[in-house]
Amino acid sequence: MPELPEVETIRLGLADLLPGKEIAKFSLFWPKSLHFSPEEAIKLLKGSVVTSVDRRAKVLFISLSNGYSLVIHLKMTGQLVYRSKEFNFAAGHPTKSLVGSLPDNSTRIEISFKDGSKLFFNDQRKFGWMKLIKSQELNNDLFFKNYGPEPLDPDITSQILKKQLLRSPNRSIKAVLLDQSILAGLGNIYVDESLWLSKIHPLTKPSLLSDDQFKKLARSIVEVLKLSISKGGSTNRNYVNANGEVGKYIDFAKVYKKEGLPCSRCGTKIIKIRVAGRGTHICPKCQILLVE
DNA sequence: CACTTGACCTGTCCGC
DNA sequence: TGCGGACAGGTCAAGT
Repeated sequence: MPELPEVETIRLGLADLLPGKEIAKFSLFWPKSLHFSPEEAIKLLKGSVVTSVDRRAKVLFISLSNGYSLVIHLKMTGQLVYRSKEFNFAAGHPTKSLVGSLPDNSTRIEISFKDGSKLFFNDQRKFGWMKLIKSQELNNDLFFKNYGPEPLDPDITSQILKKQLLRSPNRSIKAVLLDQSILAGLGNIYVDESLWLSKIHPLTKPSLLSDDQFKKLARSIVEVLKLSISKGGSTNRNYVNANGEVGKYIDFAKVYKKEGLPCSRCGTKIIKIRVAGRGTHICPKCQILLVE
């Protein structure tokens, strides 16, 4: 799914569009996508007004005037697409969009607002979910108690990153970076990109990394995430932002999906291997595996 | 206990 | 063209 930059791009879009809007109707096309009682949800949502749109890790939450928040995880193929009343729902979308007329056959939930606009929750693979949580629980951080720090929090120094990563000193660094309880928000694309930028092999054990490498890794993660947010995220297959538009980061990726192409640093061919059960892209020359 | 693998789903791509 | 298998942005529970 969308990783941190994609979820953040969607959040930025929705934060511009939704606050102040009153929910008029809630339609559930695939009940399993709602991890909450449908009857309760309809009762709670009707007439409530959106107050803010926030993100923690890869989780979005739309806060409402009734003291509840809509909490959304897009997993692998989730989309949140907004359409104004002026937009003809059946006409399809202008160019550079992957989304046509809505709802379509991947639409699981549709939220209609009083002003005639709509928010569509699409999810081809049906792994994503939406639920209602009392906003107080989110503010207390109860809901997020098992999540690690936000990588873009300016207070996260390389010392803190080191301490977090050394909680699993013997797993592969890739598996540890993917672990949301260690650091929240990275996924397969940005772990590969960050490790290439910091010249660390994904199978390296955190216990073998030098302080210099932790520093380089900390800087690389921030650089990669910020670049991707500035490009509107990565559209690998079906990710789109809140307006249904694709992201452009994939054109700037150095290793992800670049197998067979030359490394931009040393010219060696990028290869694809398997680490932590995931397709993993590396430069076999730049990223040297440290062993004890 | 720490760590890895399968399951959840649908769609696409690639080789035979 | 058709079919089988591998694979895809994530995260759990169930295995070793």
